[in-house]
Amino acid sequence: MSDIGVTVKKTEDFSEWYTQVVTKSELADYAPIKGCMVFREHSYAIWEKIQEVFNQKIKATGHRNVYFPMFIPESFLRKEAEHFAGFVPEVAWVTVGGESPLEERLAVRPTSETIMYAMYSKWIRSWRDLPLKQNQWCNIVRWETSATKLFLRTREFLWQEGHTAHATEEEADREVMEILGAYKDLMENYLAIPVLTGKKTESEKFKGALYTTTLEAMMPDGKALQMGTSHNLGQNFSKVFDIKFIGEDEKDHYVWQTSWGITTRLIGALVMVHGDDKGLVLPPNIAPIQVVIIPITYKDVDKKVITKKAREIFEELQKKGIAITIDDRAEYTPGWKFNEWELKGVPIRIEIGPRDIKQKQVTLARRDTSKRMTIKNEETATRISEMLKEIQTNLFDKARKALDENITTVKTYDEFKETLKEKSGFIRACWCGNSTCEERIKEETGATIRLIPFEKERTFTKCVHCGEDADEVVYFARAY
RNA sequence: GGGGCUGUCGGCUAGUUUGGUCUAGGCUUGUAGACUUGGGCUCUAUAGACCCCGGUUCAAAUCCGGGCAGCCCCA
Repeated sequence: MSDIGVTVKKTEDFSEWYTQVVTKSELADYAPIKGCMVFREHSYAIWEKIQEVFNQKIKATGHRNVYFPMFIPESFLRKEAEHFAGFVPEVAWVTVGGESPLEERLAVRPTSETIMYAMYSKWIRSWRDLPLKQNQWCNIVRWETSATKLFLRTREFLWQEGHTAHATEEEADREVMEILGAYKDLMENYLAIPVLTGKKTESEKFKGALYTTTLEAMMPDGKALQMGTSHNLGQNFSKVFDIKFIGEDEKDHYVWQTSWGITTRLIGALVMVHGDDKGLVLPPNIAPIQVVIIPITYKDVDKKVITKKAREIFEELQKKGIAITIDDRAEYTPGWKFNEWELKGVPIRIEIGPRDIKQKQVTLARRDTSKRMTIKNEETATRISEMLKEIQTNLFDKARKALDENITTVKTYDEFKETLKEKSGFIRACWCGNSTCEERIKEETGATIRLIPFEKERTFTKCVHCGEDADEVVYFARAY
């Protein structure tokens, strides 16, 4: 075999496998700037699909899209002290414009709270202006120093950041959870990636927030991946940005705020969770192309018959809303095309050749199971619709099973370390609630507390590290 | 952030140890044509590279310094 396809097995060299799948399937490539990447057509199409799904969800709940500047004056960023301290190590600064040094340097946005809230203070006057529910799709810069990993760790990436302002704390709480639910639906029912949800610890929360909620997925190498976060910012920002409103009680109040985001790292998760030794495997609900038709024509046969049939099927499926394409390139053999579309992760392939014409059938190949089968002409459309659903379910079920198998409950610190060494994954353990213990565990094992479940679970031992009384059952993992 | 490794046609690589044989070889790919087409066909022609800057030397892909970029391990 040539080097066109993926040359390592997912189970043998996961890291190399990931890089090869991402580059060879033409999702992305390294840009000639350290830490930066190019989102090529294939990955951008997936991102657009994510945008489409999520936009629909948030618009239905009254959010509207906006766009704010990517430059943030340093003084704005400094207003909320914890927020500034949290982000400053990774901020890229603009200090010169043309030939002249700037009087105040500008941060290239690492997140937009401060620039947006400076405006909120101007726009929000009364309780009638609330809730304010905005979202923006944009790029973000965080000056990472450790190694680049396409989609997962790059200095610039794409995301959506939602920002809302509410009259009461309860309303902000509800917003945080409503968005978390929307994220979970996107991840599980579209990306087919099961997630655990919960709260972040004090040290892992968004800097400047009251609390952070998170969705965490498990990758096949046993490392956790944070898929999205939704924060209740309390009144931390409204107090420093002076975002006040006159309430129904005719008194001044500071607003309660939330912010939340998902990024293009979701695409990295998609690759890792579903991909196989042949390349990408895309869940039908997020695949930019769901079905590809490959006509197989021989010199001696009537191409017209095959082309006509391909065309008919194309139109029939397109009418049903299925994203479909015909690969009628003459310069490649069918075998070549099979491999290429598999590398790119298209869920279903339809082959139409002389044999199929003769027997009034088409040949189908499923990407997720590699199974090939023939179906009668008249059943094609129905069967394909069904199969897309089956593939979606199958991928989720497989991922769900992998997640379940990767949660280990441990009672002792030795077991904890042993599990990390053997299989990693999520480790369910009891914790005293003390951040010193959390920090020590991180230093000693590299594992962090990924989340505290929303529904408090019954503790079953003392704290796994210090042996004091346990406060919570939490989920640890090494993370990307 | 610390340590290690790497950089040669679009991709994979030979050559680097021991400077000269390199006017840089192969496979793959691109282009043109022919032939073929149910799992990465075949043939012909053609295109295409020593990461960048500097140094050592009669001579640098090869040695040295710096930069840029990537990979791995650790934090």
